Amino acid sequence: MLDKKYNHKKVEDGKYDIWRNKGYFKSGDLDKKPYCIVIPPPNVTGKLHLGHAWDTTIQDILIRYKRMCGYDALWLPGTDHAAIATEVKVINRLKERGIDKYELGRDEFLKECFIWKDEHSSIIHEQWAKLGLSVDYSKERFTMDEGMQKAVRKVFVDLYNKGLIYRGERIINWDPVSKTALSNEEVIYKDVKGSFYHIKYYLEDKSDYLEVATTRPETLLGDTAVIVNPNDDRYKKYIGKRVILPIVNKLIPVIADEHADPEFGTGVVKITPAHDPNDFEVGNRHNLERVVVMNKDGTMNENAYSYQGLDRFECRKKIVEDLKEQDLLVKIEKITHSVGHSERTDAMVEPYLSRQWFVKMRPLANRVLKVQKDKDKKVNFVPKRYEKIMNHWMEITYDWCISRQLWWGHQIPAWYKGDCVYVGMEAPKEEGWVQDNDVLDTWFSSALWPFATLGWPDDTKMLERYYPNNVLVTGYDIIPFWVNRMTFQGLEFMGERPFEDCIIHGLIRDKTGRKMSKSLGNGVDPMDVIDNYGADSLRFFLTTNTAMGMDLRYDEEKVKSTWNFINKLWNASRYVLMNIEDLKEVEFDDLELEDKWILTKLNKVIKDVSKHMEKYDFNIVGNNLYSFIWDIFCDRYIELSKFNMNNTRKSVLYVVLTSIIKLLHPFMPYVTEEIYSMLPIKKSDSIMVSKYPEYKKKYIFKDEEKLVDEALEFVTMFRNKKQELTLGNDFYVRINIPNDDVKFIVVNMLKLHDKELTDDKSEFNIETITFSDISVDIYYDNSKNLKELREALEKERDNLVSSIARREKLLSNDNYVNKAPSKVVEAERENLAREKERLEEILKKI
RNA sequence: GGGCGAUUAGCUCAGUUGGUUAGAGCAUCUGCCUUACAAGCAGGGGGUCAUAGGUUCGAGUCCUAUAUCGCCCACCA
Repeated sequence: MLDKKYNHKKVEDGKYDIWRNKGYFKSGDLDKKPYCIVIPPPNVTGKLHLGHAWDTTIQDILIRYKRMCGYDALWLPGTDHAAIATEVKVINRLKERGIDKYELGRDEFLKECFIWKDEHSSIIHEQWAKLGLSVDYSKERFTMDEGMQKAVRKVFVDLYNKGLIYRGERIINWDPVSKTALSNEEVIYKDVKGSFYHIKYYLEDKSDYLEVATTRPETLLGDTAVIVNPNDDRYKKYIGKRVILPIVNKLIPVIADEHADPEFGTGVVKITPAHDPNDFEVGNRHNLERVVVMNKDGTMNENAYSYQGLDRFECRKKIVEDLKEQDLLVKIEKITHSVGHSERTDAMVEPYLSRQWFVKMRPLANRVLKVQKDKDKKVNFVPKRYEKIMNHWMEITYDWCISRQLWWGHQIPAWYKGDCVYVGMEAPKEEGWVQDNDVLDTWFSSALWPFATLGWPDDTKMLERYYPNNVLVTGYDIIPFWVNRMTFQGLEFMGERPFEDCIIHGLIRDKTGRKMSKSLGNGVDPMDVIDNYGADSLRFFLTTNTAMGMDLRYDEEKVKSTWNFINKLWNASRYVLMNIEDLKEVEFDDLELEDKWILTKLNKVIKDVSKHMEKYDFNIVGNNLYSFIWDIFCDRYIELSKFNMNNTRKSVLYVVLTSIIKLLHPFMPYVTEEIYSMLPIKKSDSIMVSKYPEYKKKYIFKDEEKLVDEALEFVTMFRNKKQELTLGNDFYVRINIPNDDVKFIVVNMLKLHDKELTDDKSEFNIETITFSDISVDIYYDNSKNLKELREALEKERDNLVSSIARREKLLSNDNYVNKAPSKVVEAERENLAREKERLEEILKKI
């Protein structure tokens, strides 16, 4: 027999291994329709957080649901090498051991990375298991495995041959801590307090000076011009002249260029083509020299004169001091401006001139924009609004810097010999070619995930069967990094969208609405939650407490209340199982009123739940199931079943319970499996591979449903009145219910068996409660409460009067009666009649 | 500067196609240890749906402004 209390640890223990060992997670049944989701591969940088738990639970729900609906459901798992993120972690770990990356050397360093990767993928595997995720381990991939290497090289070579990958010298975002280039997406702009330094750039003849304002005075060492707007009357006379570059004492030209905004700063801009993307463009327009003044680690280089060797921020301080000393500093203005920081190291990003590999984005992005206009071929975002995020990115994107000066990742398949470049799948045969040292942005490989994991570039059966994937699930913060890139790569290499639907969820926040982060220390470990409340509670909480696409506040109280819900389910199951132990087969021969009622309610829920599962409205599914199980099944039907337990009733209890746990299974796999295993009759070895409930119209009994609904409504009214009158047990009734089955329900629910009036009680007060065809007179002697009673009646009268007035006004409106659906109008009329009746009764009493 | 979202009970959130008197969980009040469950049961109270207009027979829902909070993108010499 089941424990009296739900014990999540006992229930969840061991089940995952059984499922896995029995092969339930495996896909590939060719007789079934395919359904495929690829997991967003978690980075092998650390443990999974609540966001992962949320993301993967959504996918597991879909996979389990589709599997039960008879699909060949493939959920393909894997992990991401996460180039820079992992490299930073491994470097830090080595540092703790006193080891430097460069001293260790590339090969040894990569060995350390693989050790790290193995450790963390096994942590991730354990966590997946705890969460109950039914991923198909036989198809597991890693973004740097052999197949991915092949895919990555093929994509690189093909894009190169099409002219969509090129190598060039550009201003890129440079991370001086990791000493690598970054893409725009890897730069986080933060508002920081800084200064606007106004500096004097004297004219050649020292007759006058131009006031230049800059936030980065140290870059003046690399200035090669000063520009003013050609229409700026203040400065027209200086165009063509030369100014003396402070500190350096070099002459640089004053040039006219539209880039200078007369409204901003002083209207005079110093131009450092090697250290600013805009200046780089200006430099190109005017053929300016590019002077790089920094090293890769952010220190000043040999072009920085006496500042060589200083860190960039030290150099800034020193230069400002020196300018002051030479009376070249006009003023320092305190300002707040936004400055780019590295996503991974948080270092201030330096715009830096360097030779890198780029993907030419325009043609690829245009293809996406075109396909997104075709409703049969586009990626459908859920919620729809997120489509705009991708489309906008496609409209404004510029070339993607893909080379990283790291060691952990896909090494670029380009080889150099002198000035020659070779790009190919393999190294050139001849001697003397040296491969590019750099690796690719980690997103370059994950962009291929939806098809490379299915065997591409080989022409595999899996690829044909599961591409495009049906669904991708991810958070809105990942759209620019990943969703966008999968979409253009999918279109480019497979000729089709990577997935039909893209489900976007929000971010997890703490109870007060702050983003969960390590620095705030407000993170919650999903494994702790599972320990305290079970994976089922966590999963149900995560997926049913918010509308799709919205952020979710983690609230332990809500997880607790989910646990209570499961405890309720547990005890309802206990009741049912206790009563149906001897049930051999389902018999529906003589269904009674209440049986028909619950079967109707059940089938309505099945219909509703199925509809909303298809629309990914899991919060609605959750609410429907919660209220059906608690309010309808437990509070009503189970109570009714106690009055006349027989084989039909047992059969109905069995059917309803079985359906409930199946409907809940995608959300709470463990507890539903436990209950399923105890059913006296079952068609499958596991609920996982059982058949999802189907809506059956023959079990919709509209009339019976209405009768019981009314009976139960009456029961509530009666109980309410009983408490209002503080009757206790001290009352008698005269029952007037034409339908015997309804009477049976009312009498039993209200325990009125011995309460029927026998002798004369004419001195008693009488209160009549009526609802539809049900009417009961309550006889009671309660003179002490007379005043309160009168007040209650008067209050009810007032409410009725105003409600009746409202309804009459509404019904006298021809527009309403003619235009509103007849069902609505009819209900309005019924209510009006009922209220009028009740009002009459009350008036008699007062 | 451009875009998106939120604003509903004390708190956290739902609210499906515009349709009865706007729902849930938690909290709160009253009465109950009732043979599945006191982590429970029964019954209550609690809302000007941010504000102002508009469309409609009818608006939390659609339209137009405004306010506050949050996020994304772009710019920031």
